[in-house]
Amino acid sequence: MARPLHYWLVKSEPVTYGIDALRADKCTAWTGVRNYQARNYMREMHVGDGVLFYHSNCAVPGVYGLARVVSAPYPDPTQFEVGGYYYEPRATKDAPVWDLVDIAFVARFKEPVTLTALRDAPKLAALQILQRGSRLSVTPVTAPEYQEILRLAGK
DNA sequence: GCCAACGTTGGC
DNA sequence: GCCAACGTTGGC
Repeated sequence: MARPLHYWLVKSEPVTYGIDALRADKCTAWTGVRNYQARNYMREMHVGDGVLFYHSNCAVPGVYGLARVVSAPYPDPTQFEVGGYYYEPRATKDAPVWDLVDIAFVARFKEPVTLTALRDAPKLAALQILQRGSRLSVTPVTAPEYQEILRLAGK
């Protein structure tokens, strides 16, 4: 039986890599995640899963657009770059530590669904990034939550 | 810049 | 295994 599509929310600082950078690149390897829980979520991703692209640490935090998972999980190549910012000394080619997926640009919302709007939506009360102290850069989103955010985006 | 919350590290 | 110290995240 085919696995139903899953939905995810990824955070990124627009100064570092925002939705416009993804649009320009069309597709990118989601490198640099160095949190085990976030990594484990990426390991659960499948080609075709929907991704909400969230801008954090900026003037107007919120969901700015959509992306799609376009690869199976595979080892993050940056963990092998000796001297690089994301170098992981414990990792070997045979036993990598960090995994990632490729994501592709789908759409940029005309207007972001702001953090305030997310908080104001009763149907999103359980959205993981809205919970107190939530800092994970990759989190699962339920299908109803995903649909509600699309609705708030006017999609 | 501030600060609350969280994850990781490392001494013991 | 405990836990204090530290670094990071991210909203404001």
